[in-house]
Amino acid sequence: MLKMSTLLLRTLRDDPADAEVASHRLLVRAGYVRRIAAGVYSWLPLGYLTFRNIERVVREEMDAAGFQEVHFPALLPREPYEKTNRWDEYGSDLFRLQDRRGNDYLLGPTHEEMFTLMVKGEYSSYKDLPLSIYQIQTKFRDETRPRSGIIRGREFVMKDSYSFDIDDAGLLASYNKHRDAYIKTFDRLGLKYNIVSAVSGAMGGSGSEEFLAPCETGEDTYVLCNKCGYAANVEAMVTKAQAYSGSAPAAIEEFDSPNTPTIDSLVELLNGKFGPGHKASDTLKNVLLMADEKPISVLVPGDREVDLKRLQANLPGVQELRLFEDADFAKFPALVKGYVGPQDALKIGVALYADPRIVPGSHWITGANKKDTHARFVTNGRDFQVEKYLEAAEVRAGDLCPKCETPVVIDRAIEIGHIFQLGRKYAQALDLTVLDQNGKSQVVTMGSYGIGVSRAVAAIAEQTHDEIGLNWPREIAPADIHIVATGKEAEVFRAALTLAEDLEEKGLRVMFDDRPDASAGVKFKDAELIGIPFIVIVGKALSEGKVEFRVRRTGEKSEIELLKAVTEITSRVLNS
RNA sequence: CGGGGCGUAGCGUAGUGGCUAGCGCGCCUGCUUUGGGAGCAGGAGACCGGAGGUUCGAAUCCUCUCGCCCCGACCA
Repeated sequence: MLKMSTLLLRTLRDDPADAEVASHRLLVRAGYVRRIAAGVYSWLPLGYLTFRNIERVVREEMDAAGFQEVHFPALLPREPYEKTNRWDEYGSDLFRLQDRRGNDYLLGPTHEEMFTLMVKGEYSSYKDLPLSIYQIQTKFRDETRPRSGIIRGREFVMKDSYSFDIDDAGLLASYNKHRDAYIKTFDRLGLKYNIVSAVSGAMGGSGSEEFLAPCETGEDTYVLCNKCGYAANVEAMVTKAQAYSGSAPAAIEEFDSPNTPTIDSLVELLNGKFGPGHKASDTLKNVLLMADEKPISVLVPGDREVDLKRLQANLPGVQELRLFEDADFAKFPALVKGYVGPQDALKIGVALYADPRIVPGSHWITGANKKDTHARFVTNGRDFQVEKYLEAAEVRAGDLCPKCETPVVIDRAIEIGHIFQLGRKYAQALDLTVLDQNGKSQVVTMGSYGIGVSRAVAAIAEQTHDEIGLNWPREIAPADIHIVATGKEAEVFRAALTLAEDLEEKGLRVMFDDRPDASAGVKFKDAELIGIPFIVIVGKALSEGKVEFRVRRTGEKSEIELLKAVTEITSRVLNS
């Protein structure tokens, strides 16, 4: 039984000055966590109980799926990370340190290497596969900007699993098993979430999905189709382009367009010159970029920006992508800043990519590669040749769902899980092979799967809190029931204690506010702030042989006969 | 890493060169109070983030530095 008279807990009346998002504010105010450094937090008793409840749910679901729990150190030697090149690739996000002999170590940001090596050390036959193993571990990433309390910390707890299979079919099966286990886990945690297709990105591999918990303060943006349920990370959103249906355009025609370096100024000129009705979306924007120091031109409709993140996700193999700078323009005098068109891309030696909206046969108003000159009727396929169509333009609310063509909405969310068909990258680098049926050596194929355990505390808080405090689902809450004794009479405290003990005997986890000096108001406020799902008040009504029962979530209040209280409360709580 | 903001007691804050740094919450003692963050009285708690400088005098002005928060870039 948690007794508030002795619990290490001090609730705060005011919001902490350094907390902005609700979960952070309330977790601090309700005495669950305290900040130690940027992105580094301590758990007080209530917080740690909550954290462990989440951890327990995750562990139970992983075990139920047949995955085996192992545990690695957080302190790791450099060598394995050297072999996969991540010692360098991870950059300054990696916490590095040296031992007294000057040897390099790191604090694990994720553990693909170690898991791969563990399997390599034990297994060498296809008969040993498939295998899925996991750990619940503290991870360290020296984020440039930790934020939102425990949503993005530099030290955090993650459940990470890895699957090992002999072939792609096996990987897919392991992947789906994890997917199912994740669904069960997040359902049990009481989280609302969407499963969203993501881009595999630098990790390689064929498929990846994110579990996103919608929430205003989330830092991930994704698109959602409310009609068919299609959901995708913004980077993975596929454009639904309408084929060109107009008549064959007239011949290309150049015209003077002084002082029109921007799309807006160009549209204004067009409306003056060729009559009203021209829109930014009739123009073609040529965005010049350096992809690993090779020039590329990306075509998007004039009313859209290039989304660099999205473009990079769709340019596999490109490490560094940046916009043209003046120095780059200097190297390509044929590219006239503000008047670039795709007509001469080939001649100039710039790779020409286009957003799918630049459909074949469509014609555009764009730069003429001459100062103060634009051209119209510039036609895709006739006047320029697109090398490759790429998802490049920003995604907007109202864009069409690629599945059912309904306008999509854009929403924000916290990433609470990510499942990943990794493939053979790590097995290859660390030489994890097994013999197949034919005695032939095969590189193992892997999946990796993560759940942010500490982040889930914040995600649940974000989704469940209200204006007066936290509001946990029962399984996650630090206790099932919060008993408040009001007043000063010994009789009240005695009855409340007896009730608390009886409920505990029935298997309920009980928090008892037995503080002798706190006023009733203080106790009510604290109970609401702390967010245990049921509150029982022993006080005023005791003289009539009654206690009050409150449901935190709904605010619903009822009176219960003291004599029936134990059975009544037990059944209400357990059936909630 | 770019931009913005902020560091004064456990928490929230006032204090634009002049006495012993003020207030609220919380904490301690006593009395009263006790169903919606009680009242009165008394008390403890701060080298004003740190270093250097300007000045007769610095929380306050200057320089450097450290830390924290927010937006963006970044982030299997």
